[in-house]
Amino acid sequence: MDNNDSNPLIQTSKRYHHGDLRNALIRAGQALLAEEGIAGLDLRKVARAAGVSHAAPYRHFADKQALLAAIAEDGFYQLAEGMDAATRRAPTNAAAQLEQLAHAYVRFALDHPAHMREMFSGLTVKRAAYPQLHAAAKQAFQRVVQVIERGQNQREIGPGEPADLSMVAWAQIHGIAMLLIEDQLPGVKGNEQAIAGLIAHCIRTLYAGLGQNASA
Amino acid sequence: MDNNDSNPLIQTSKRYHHGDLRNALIRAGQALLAEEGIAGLDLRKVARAAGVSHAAPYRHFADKQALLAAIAEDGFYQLAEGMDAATRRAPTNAAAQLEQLAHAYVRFALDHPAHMREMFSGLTVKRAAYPQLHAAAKQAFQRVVQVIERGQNQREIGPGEPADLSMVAWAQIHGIAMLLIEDQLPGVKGNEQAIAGLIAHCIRTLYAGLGQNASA
DNA sequence: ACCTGAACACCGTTCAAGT
DNA sequence: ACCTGAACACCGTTCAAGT
Repeated sequence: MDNNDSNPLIQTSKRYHHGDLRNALIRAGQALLAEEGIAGLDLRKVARAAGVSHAAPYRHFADKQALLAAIAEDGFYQLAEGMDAATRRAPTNAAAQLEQLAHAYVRFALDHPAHMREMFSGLTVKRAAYPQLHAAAKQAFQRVVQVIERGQNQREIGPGEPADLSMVAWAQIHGIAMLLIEDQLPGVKGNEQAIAGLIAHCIRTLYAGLGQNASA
Repeated sequence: MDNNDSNPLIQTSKRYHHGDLRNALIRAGQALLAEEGIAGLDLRKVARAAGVSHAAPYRHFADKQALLAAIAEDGFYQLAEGMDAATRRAPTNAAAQLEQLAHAYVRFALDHPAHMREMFSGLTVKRAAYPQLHAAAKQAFQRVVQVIERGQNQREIGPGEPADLSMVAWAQIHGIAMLLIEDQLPGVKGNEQAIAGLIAHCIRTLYAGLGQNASA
């Protein structure tokens, strides 16, 4: 991903003939998303940022939707990576794993709010037309399923379809993340302590509820 | 161009001088949102649907953002109304109240997915600049707080700041709704039974978790 | 094979002008 | 007071033409 080119002297300009324009556009799109929000995501601006004409992207993407799908897809991989890193360094008990998973999820959302919204805004992207995007989303969701399954194996989480329990957990975590970035939770956004408290509260509730299911 | 003569039975045309154009635009916007999704939400199209020139909306809204804010605001009132109706006809125990609240929330989202997304997409609307929108959102959130408080009074839900517990509950419900309309939950969307099952599962988990907090 | 520049239809916004 | 029509800058998309 990082541009460790064999020739460090040649940086930009006329080098996109190499076939890296596709990735350059994706990265430029993400950068604009970060700097200007969804408004920054217009094809001509992305092309400009990548140093090519406004027609060049059409050599690599069928249309704007396709670029958006590629940007979203990349986001799901980044999100999954973040969750992996978080669960790897957390204790292996389910409560800690869930909490770290949630922290990583919320962290990604707060660090890249526009990207996060873009990833989940089915309107800017018709999911069904982009199987790669669908696969990337599914692959991220698998991180939640994994943690739930491990929790069940360790008898910390009750029985039941892991997919079902995972949906409950994912919805809870996704809900916090989205309400947070939309600033719908009064007095929480921007307050790290309040955020951590809310996540802890959510996970405690979730964990207790999932445990309850075991004995019910 | 569709000029009806002065027949009083014909209700459209030149009657917006009455001062109802503002509301007509909001309704037209919602209709287009329902029919064409977010793509239908362009100012010129909305104006056309309302039967006025593309410059007319500027007499009632500062810009496109302001129209979007008004449409979102209206959505929050409709959502709150739906939640009210649902909780009114449900049994008064907290579990039933929560479940009916969730059903109404998810129902609104599934019935008006584009509107729902528009309401929660901070990108299309900078929250802070629209106090009325903020108030409408808060007012909807109060429905959740109400149910939580009643549950606490009835000793079904443990102690704690109602606002905190409500955030947990709202995040859970919001998460299901959003993941559902984005079709991120494999095999659930379109299957009424699966939807009801998921909601029940979420609420059971939530309720058990919130109850747990009581004794902890 | 990959990119450019002109062209087209269309959108958000403004403004002088109409009633 | 409220709306229209022309105008401007800009965007998504296409296509003939360049290298």
